[in-house]
Amino acid sequence: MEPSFYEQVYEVVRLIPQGRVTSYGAIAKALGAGRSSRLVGYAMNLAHDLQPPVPAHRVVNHKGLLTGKFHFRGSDLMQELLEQEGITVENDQVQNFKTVFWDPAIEI
DNA sequence: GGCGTGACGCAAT
DNA sequence: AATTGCGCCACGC
Repeated sequence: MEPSFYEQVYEVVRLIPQGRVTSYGAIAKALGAGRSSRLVGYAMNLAHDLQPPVPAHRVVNHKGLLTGKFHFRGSDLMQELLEQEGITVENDQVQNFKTVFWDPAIEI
């Protein structure tokens, strides 16, 4: 069984340490997908019922904006989860984004 | 088997 | 400098 592209995305997302975030494009690039950042976002859409749960709240777009927050059960759930991990979120934007940014390509 | 979709990213204007 | 539009590629129907 070869893991699908999506499964690889989920695996990378699960590798994100607590208190850190990454971007869709960074994950895509780490997987060698290049510019298929959209696939990563689309994968998250299917990650809702995956097990173990995928910490999609730690994945934001390259601007640090919580673009996917609306897809969570509650639009505020994503921000609360991030703040709970020590990440400051204001106006749907991750503060100190560059500081909390975690590059999967470096870990992998 | 072919078309549309999509939680992004980037270039061009 | 900001905004708009287009491209990319795997999955679902």
